[in-house]
Amino acid sequence: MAKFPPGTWDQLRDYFSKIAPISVAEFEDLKPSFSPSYFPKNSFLLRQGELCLSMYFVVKGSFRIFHINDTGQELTRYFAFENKFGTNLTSMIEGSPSVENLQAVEPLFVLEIKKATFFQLVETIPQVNKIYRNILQNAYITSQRRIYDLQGMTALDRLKWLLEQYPLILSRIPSRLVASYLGISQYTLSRLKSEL
Amino acid sequence: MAKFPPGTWDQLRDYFSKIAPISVAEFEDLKPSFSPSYFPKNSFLLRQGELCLSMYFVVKGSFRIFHINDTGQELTRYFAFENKFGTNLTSMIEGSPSVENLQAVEPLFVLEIKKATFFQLVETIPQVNKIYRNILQNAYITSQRRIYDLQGMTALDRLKWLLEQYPLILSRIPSRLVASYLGISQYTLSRLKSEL
DNA sequence: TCAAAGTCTTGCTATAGAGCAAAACTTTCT
DNA sequence: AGAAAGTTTTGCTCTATAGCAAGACTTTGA
Repeated sequence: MAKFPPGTWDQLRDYFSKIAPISVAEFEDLKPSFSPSYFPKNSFLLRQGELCLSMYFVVKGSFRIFHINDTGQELTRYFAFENKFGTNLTSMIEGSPSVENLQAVEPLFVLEIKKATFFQLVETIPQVNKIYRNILQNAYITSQRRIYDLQGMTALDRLKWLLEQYPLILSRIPSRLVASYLGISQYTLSRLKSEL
Repeated sequence: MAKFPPGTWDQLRDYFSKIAPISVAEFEDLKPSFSPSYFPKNSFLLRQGELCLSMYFVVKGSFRIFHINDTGQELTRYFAFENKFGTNLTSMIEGSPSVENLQAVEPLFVLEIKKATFFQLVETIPQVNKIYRNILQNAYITSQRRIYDLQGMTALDRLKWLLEQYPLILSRIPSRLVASYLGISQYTLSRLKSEL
């Protein structure tokens, strides 16, 4: 079942190249820190309350990061597609229990790196330090944008914005989850889609 | 006018101590990179559309970071009080025009460091690298928390949350701005305050 | 110290969007 | 292939909150 895609390591290599170029030899040294794993659709990489001990690089498929609040409502804040790193950074940084779940939305192939290994590489390998800084910066910029976009926009404007910014989300993710990403109800989203 | 508070440098030194301890001599080397400046209440440190070229360390007073959207509505996302760094990180990182304004809410004394100087120190001085990483991490964690707190919480819950998490905001910041921080109208906020 | 500007409160009205329930449609599994 | 499970759509109702306007209160500065 679930054969691991060829070219997996090339994807990771390309990711590095774009941010912190790395020699073939250096990359070979890094490889053993990552292990390929597969998660079936809907399975969980991490559950609310657990400690987040790994980062994941998406090779194929997608997963989402979401939170369930006290009223039982799901709030999704991120969809990770191919060639993106994703994890619960907060739990990893603070070593605190995760308030978020990571769940495969599509059948998911990832490269996993343990938190301890990762932070060790951050301290010892300049390229990884740079990668980490880049991840933090992007995570920050993305969530910043999200705050402004969620606040003070009507439901319809949010949908239009999503269509422009992240069309992948609309094409690959079930509506119910898209709604929980936009912070609107599935009913409203359904109605709005007919108005463009 | 506006005499600069004594102990200013101690505040910065203390900030470093907590995150990346630094020797007296090293700190002396760093000092010239920071310049004290004063902003009267309501004056702007940065306006939407400009490039963000500095970081600010608050010595006394407070400033806010906010955005004006197309419908003219103000959205505040951060209040910086004493002993916090604040800036438009996104504009600084990307070198892109700021979509945010920085404005003194109270009479404001800051230590200012130029972007170029700062990033140079990040690359050359390990302690500053660590400070930057810490700033990024905290900025990220804070905005993460904010996303969940804004989404799917009623106006009353938001107010209660603010009271718990950031009582300083309620005691030092005018209601109109608090409302723009919580993403609710000033009218609703006013009504809600009477219900506790 | 008092007028002017700014801020906060409160009554009223209007509305976007929530949420239930049932029907239509789609996917999954055996 | 067909039953069961899951998802999306749609009608209907209800509520939280926006936003105006007018009055009370507070701050500012000459």
